[in-house]
Amino acid sequence: MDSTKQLPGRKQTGDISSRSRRVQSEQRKRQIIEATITCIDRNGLSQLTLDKVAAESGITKGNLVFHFRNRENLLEQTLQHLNEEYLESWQSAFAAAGDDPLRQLLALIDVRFSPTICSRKKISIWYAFWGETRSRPKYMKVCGESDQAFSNALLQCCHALHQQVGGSLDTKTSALAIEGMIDGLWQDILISPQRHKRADAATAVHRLVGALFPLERAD
Amino acid sequence: MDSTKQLPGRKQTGDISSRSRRVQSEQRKRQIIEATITCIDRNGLSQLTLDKVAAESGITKGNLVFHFRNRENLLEQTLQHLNEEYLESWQSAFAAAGDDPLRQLLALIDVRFSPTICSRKKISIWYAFWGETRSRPKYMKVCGESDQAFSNALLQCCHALHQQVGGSLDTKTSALAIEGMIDGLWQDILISPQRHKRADAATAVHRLVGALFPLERAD
DNA sequence: GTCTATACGGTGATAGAC
DNA sequence: GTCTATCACCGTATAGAC
Repeated sequence: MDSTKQLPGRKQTGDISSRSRRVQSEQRKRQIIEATITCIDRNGLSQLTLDKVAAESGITKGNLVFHFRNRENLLEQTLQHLNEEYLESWQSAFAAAGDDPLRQLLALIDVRFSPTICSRKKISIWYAFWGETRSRPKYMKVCGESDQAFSNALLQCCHALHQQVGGSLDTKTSALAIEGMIDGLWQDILISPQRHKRADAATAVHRLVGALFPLERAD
Repeated sequence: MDSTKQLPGRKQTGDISSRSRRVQSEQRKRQIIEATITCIDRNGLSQLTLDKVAAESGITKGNLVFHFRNRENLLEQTLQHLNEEYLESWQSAFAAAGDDPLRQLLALIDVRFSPTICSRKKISIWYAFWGETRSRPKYMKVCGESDQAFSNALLQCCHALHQQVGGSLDTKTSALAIEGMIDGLWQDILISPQRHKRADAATAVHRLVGALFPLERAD
């Protein structure tokens, strides 16, 4: 644990602006959320307690409640944090891929298997949340919208690509197959004992793209 | 299969034979497990308590503990129950499909979208357990083996089919794509607000099979 | 803003009557 | 085998000191 601990009791007689306080508060929140993720990964969502998060983050329980009203809210914010990270990742990769639909498509695929997004730890957390979506409409909302946004981007690529080079399948099914395979491989990575690695997974999906669309090289 | 086997010379001291007692006990266990599934679906794995299961099953908490030592064991048995149901379903469908690899493959696909296996409720439970696999080696073992068995059957079909008719992709990737798409569609069914129905999902996967293998008709 | 101490309720598990 | 009564513990959340 890196102890970037702040000296307590430091009298800041007006030196610190309200802005930097806010920044610090945000940082504290992130710190807590990171700890939450670690705890869920280690003991499962069903065993997550404020005590564990407090111990892991090095922040007292009372203070933890101060930042996040209660346990439910902490979990909700954790999901939201995870989602934002995911969203920013694929959207920036998508934007960076330029206008070529094939490059866009491959970028979307690759980002789903990038180390930041696709660690076993992170996947495990996603599954834990997905497992509770039915009973938590808020989770469902976040997950559903996130999922749909990615689906749409992928569908858009497939559509453009289809118009460019044709393809053996209708656009919608192609997109469904590609996205499905990605999700399925995530599951494999989570459950199978290291049978698939990230890089292998990505190239396997690339091969599927090559099979669905008539391209000279599918990478 | 279910024999009328009777042990000779058994002391039947009047009312209930030991056999029917055992049967009744098994039935009680099933009853409790069903209730557990319902409760997990309703409130999430993290909120599952013995009280809730007791209320739902109509069996007192004490008696519940009598049957399943503790909460952890109840969950474990629930997962095992779910897994057995799944295993029996696809294996019998596989066996019933005869020798034709294409028919076998389609049977495997269809069974994954059959009402018994693929209800939102059941999927939700699977995800909840998957989300805890990392911290529970026993869950991991059950899920992993189950997953691998299905994968192998599917790979076998693809291999045979590939030898029969050829195909645009190598066997392994084809199998990975098909299974991945199935898993991905499960996720869609769970998360998307009724965007995909079971039947649509199955035919979409059929179309993928048609695209991966040169068949006159893919359904 | 941060931390300590504590109240309160709920949860898993036991003992023992029927 | 089944149930009731009960306990000890732990987790959440609050109140208030620094």
